[in-house]
Amino acid sequence: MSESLNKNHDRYFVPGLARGLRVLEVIAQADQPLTIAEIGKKLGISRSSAFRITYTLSYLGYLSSDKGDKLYELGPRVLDLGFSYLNRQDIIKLAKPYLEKLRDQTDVSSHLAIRDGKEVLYLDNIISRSSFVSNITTGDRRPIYATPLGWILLGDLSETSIRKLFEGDQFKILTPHTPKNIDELINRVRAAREQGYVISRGFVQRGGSTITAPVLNEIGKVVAVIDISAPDSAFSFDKMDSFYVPAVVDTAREISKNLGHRG
Amino acid sequence: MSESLNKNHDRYFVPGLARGLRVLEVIAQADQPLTIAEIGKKLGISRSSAFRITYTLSYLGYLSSDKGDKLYELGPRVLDLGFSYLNRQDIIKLAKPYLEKLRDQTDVSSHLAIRDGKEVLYLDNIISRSSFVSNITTGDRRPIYATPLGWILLGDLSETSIRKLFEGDQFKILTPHTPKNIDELINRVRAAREQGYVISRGFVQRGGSTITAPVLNEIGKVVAVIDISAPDSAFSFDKMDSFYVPAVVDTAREISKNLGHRG
DNA sequence: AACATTTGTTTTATATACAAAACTTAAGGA
DNA sequence: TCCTTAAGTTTTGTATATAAAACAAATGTT
Repeated sequence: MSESLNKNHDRYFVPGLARGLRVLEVIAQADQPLTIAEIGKKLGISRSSAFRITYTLSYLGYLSSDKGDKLYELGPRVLDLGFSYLNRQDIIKLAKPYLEKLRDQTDVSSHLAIRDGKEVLYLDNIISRSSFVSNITTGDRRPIYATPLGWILLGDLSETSIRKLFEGDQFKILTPHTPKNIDELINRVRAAREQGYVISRGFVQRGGSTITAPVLNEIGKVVAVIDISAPDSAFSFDKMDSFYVPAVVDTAREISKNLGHRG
Repeated sequence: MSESLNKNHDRYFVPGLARGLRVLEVIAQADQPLTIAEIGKKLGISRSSAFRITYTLSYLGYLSSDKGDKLYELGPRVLDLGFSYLNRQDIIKLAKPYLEKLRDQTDVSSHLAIRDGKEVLYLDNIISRSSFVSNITTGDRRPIYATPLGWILLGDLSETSIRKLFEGDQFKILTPHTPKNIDELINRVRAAREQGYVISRGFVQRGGSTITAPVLNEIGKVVAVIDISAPDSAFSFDKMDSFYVPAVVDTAREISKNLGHRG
């Protein structure tokens, strides 16, 4: 019911702050506005504390309580932090024209993503003009072990770093191609690094295909990853190696080159 | 140097939470990563408190400290709240196809916005295909008194509500068309409400034009506003009344109609 | 309609978050 | 090299944030 609330996890923890952010997260994840009592239950804190936190968050615009002041949902203020973060990621602005060109060449959607811990975080989403509705939007996260994007991103870490990162984790098997354990994951990562790109057919989603390649900075560190991805029907599979792969790899290389110049 | 930190503004305030969010805001607004000492100075809190807050925020992923652990910037976690908010705004999904159609008809950029207090908040931004680089992106805010979008949005408030909202405020005059005081603003709002739309030529920005119309819910409340906007050169001014205005007004009406059906 | 439950709000005694001060590094200038 | 200043970290006494308990209002049930 309630994950342990990291009480004095370290002696420098500010509990009021941690709890307030947990409240925002819980409300963000809930699929409907929550009452004070529900928030308290979900976090395992007293109603009075939940009351004080929602009071503070509402005052600051991070929560808004519409229907008769009883139900709390996210307030518009939360947008500011997110977009401020996005606007700071120079790689988005830098990569966008290249990704658009790639989309136009291939007529499938292209994406830009980075690693955040054990997750892939999508930073941009250039949708196909023939517009199959994409199931990915900016800000989405996916488990890093389960996607080709992730295998490329992990290529930057040593084997021991990867083992430490996933220590004790159970991999949820999403498709027949999902690595079943750390060893299989490490093989995937190594293969991806050696090849310099990943082609996947139905790895992440049945009937969907992806081609993925890394964006490197001046010292060869993997700072981001790009892909093109679409239902199989959108690809001409006979042109996979001759056309799609070079298109993605070259685009990644161009972005990498310009990254070196500026950043 | 430091805005007064709302000490026990009310007895239910959670100061640790309020300060933590202020830290995030200050870092979001700064144009470079900040040190603990700088954060403390900006907020008027002690270094030790700034240390504990950044410690907590970093642990939770809301801050990241790259360069040698001394400089703090926003962490990727801040994205989750923002996008969760956006995904919850059904009006965005609902309005998008209509705005795209409007963009295609007129070949200028179109936008969707709502009111947040004294600000206009942009929720979507459909850029022109002939793509003059738009100076507006999702998440942007503008002072509500200074823009036609704002005059429409304020149409939902009574005159006394408007006076209360801006009580004691000084209006910064951005263009010759900016209302100089509350009375002028109220005239603009009234005119906008009576006309049902606003045409502006260079009101907000020199050489730029906008046409704006309200989105209403089933009981006639203004819940959002749409516009098309571009440099003057993108418009054919002889078709202003015959083509552009009806296009925007009709689109707003269609969105309003569908809003009633679903929400 | 009466009772029982649940939820939001207020009070309050006490556990603890906070700022000041002490300590530790690091950087810069003389 | 030594001295000074500034910044990050740790400790600590005290002001205060907090959870429990009390209260009030609303909602649900028999």
